[in-house]
Amino acid sequence: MRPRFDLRHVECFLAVVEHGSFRAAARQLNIAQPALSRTVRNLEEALGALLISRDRRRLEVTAAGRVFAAGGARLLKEAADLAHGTSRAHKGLLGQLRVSYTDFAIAGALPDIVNAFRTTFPEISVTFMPSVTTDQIEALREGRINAGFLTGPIRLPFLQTLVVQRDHLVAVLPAGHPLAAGDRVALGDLADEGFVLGVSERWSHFLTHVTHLCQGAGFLPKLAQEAADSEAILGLVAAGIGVTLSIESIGRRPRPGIVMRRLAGEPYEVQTLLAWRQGDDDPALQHFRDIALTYWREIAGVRRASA
Amino acid sequence: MRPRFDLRHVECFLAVVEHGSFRAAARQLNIAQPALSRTVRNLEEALGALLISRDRRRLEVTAAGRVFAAGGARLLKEAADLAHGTSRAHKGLLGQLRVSYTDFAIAGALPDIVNAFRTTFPEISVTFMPSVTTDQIEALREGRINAGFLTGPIRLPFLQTLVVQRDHLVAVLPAGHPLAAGDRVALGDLADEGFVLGVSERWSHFLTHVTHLCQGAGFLPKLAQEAADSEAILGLVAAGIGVTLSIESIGRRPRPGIVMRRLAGEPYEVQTLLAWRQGDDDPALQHFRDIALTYWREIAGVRRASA
DNA sequence: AGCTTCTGATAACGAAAAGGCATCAACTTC
DNA sequence: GAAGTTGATGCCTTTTCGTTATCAGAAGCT
Repeated sequence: MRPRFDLRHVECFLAVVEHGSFRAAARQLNIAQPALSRTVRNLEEALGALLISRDRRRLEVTAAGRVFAAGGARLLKEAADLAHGTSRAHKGLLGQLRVSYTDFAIAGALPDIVNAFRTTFPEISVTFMPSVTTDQIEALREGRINAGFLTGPIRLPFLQTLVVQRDHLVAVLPAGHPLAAGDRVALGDLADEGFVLGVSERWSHFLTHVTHLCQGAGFLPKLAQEAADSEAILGLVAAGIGVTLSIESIGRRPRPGIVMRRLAGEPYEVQTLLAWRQGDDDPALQHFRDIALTYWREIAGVRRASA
Repeated sequence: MRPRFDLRHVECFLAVVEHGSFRAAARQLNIAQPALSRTVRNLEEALGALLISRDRRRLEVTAAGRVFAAGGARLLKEAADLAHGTSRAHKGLLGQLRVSYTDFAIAGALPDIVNAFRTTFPEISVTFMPSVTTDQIEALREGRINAGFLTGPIRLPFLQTLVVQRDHLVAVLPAGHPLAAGDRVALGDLADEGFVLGVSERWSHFLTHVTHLCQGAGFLPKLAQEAADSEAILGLVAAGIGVTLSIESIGRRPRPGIVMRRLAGEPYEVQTLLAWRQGDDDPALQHFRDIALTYWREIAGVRRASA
């Protein structure tokens, strides 16, 4: 069921209708008049309908011609819009992105990056979904999401990453805990405490940091309770179930019932990365990466300036 | 800002997207694969956007490609609809008509003709406007209306006509009038009566009949009162202002206060015509004429049968 | 590995279409 | 009636499209 005419025909016909003259239309179209005559004739043959009555040197658009002119004008406009839209999509000014993020990211760099992105590229719609690092890697590999904010370090052949956030690890204690009295907490003092930790299958990336750190202090964290997300973990700490380790950013929003203390000794940092599938050249994604990179450079600049 | 691509390009691209393969798409389009490759490449160059990523034997539609595919499918469908609609308009199955009619027509043949037409050509919208013969001729000449039901006889170089209705003239009298007692009225008996007649500038076509008839009876009608339309004329007759001549069809719907009587002697007929502009070949109009002609032939058949 | 068999891209050539020029016939205008 | 319109025609060139014959890379099979 293909149309037997082309946009070129429509354009020519509309020019004739508009000018009421083949010659004038040909002049505007920058072609010779005979070519125009033939093009319109071909169009009429393709449609099986007389569009312009040419009796006695007098041009008159037929009923069918009026129908075609109205629809043709719409068609041309939509074609132009489509070309324009496609070009913008190619330049990445228009599109859709699906992005996942961890609890750590939403507490840190993500809001600023997203705000900057939405104001710079208002026509790219971004869908955000909370998820943990492990699931995000799978979603990226299968192409279900375009990008993910996740907990580093990550080094996989099919992923590329960009650091967007660095957080000092802090000890999280119930409000009345004896160690809350000091300014800093020596990790070794937590050796006998029960830990509230994320579910191991899904939180494996962060748990690696925790166990590594504790091992450095000479102990393995004792599990008091597992929980699904940061909200639940902090809630359980506030309830006095145990202590935990988390990132500084999480404490930005003060929570009743818990206190956070930096760790004594060498500062230990956890990186949050923006990750995307290797070779994904979606232009909208490239812009997203650019915004994230710009954000990171500004942060670094501020750090250097304040250092 | 004209689109630099054509519907052919869209079709080819959509086939590739649909099949996920150049070769399969080429097979469906009945062209060779190299031609398809080049067409898609040309499309991409025209749009200035990569639509299909072809890295490593793996076809993948880009973000821009998805945008173009969605819009392109719509474009193709609309183009097909347009071709179809234009074809139907050419065949006269789709269109608009503007038609005027006289009081005589609306009382007679018009309702039946219009009903037949609307059921046969439901997609042709017809706008009806009441008007008098004189005005209709002007409107037809200027192309403001496509057709008019008007009072004959008409013979003008720029008009073509078709008889749709023939009415006997009758005398219209106030209910208590002495002549109402008889079955028929001799025209000469009305010589001294005052006549209620249509405004002369606009009703000239019918008034010609009236004066011609009265002259045949040896008198000129004495004007008692002018009125704008049949409704007003009959109302004034009912009010006893005077008598008038009218057509039999007007009396179909009985009106209080007036009586109608056939004229004695030779029956005198007034024709109502369907008129259109000479050379107007609007297909919808042609169908309208056909319906009117069919109606007239059926009427004539009934007459012959009942005669 | 090695082989076959896919894929899409490329090259070269013939066919079709689109465009240009010169010209014609019909109608207006002066 | 002469000159200047208009759109249609015939003939030619240019461009585009489509073909066949190939190639190189990737995947499947033995």
